[in-house]
Amino acid sequence: MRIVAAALALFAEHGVSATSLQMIADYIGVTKAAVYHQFKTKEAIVVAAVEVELAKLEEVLDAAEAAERDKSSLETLLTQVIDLAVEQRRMVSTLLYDPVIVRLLGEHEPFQQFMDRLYRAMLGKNRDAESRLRVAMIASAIGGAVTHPLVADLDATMLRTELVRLTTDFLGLED
Amino acid sequence: MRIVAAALALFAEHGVSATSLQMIADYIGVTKAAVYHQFKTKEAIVVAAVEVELAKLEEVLDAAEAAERDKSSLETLLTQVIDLAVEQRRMVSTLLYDPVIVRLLGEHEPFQQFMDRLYRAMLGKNRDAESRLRVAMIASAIGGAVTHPLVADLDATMLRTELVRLTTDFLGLED
DNA sequence: GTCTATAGAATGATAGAC
DNA sequence: GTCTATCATTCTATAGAC
Repeated sequence: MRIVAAALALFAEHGVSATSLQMIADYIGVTKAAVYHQFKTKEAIVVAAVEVELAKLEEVLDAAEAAERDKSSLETLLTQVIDLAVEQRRMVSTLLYDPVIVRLLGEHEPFQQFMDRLYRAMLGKNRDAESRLRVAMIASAIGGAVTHPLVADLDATMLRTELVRLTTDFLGLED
Repeated sequence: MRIVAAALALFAEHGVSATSLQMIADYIGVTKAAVYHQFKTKEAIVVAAVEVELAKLEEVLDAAEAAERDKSSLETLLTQVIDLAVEQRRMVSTLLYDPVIVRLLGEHEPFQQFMDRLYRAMLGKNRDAESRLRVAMIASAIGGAVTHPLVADLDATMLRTELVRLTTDFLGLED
């Protein structure tokens, strides 16, 4: 869907609220009316855009749930999440922090359930405060680091490698 | 300034772009025109709001620069940054990730210089990729964790204590 | 599926009275 | 400093022709 791709690019740059349907239409070279023919509302575009991005996460999450939960499967999950975050570098902070998307993730039930699955996969049976904080920190560290000005000069491969090393270290998963 | 306080509260909830001057005026019970009498543009309000928040960071940064740079002064800085982040829990992700504010931090010279000072205080002479990534991760982990749904139930004291422990651990500053 | 045209509301900003 | 009133623009969304 060209519309969703355009929306994602514009959301990442300007945020959801500052992205108008006119901007999306211009981006792909059609009129607003053409966009409205495929999506009844702007909100529907936002939902579709979030779905597209979460779908990528879902694949690695399925795999993680299928495997038995041990150090190596957790490390695999972490590595794949990092791969995705680095690939989607420009999108990440929008998906994690844009107020419109945050509200959507909290209200839309399918999204809520998905986030629960993700957290459960990373936490396992450890639901104590420290474990939850560790996961919250790791998730934020990955999401924030990939767009941080301090490491804007690092190429994707370098960033990926170092992030995997430092996160497995922090979670105590080193071999 | 009541306007700035209102703006900050609304920015934190809706983001800068989704916050109109009408909303700010309503919040403090005056008209838009009254707001425009004190701030020529919406941008000026955003600048003032960011200045107010950065001013809090500036105090602890001044202290860090005055002290000689060693483990204990770095730990002090980290602890105070965490204190501020926990106190300003609702504001943090807006200040770090709102597209309008990000653009402002990058374009406004005083803000740029301030961020440089902050990074320098945390990095010291270590400008290698791993050190920069560690700082980027720590900054993101702190900023993200304080608003993360996984730890929304933790009270401020608990969150503060655990964050200090885990971040000093990650930076290798434990005694 | 795409277009033109437009409705109806909200936006940032200004003029001028009190 | 605050108000009413207004302007020009932009926004989401819809109607209807091709």
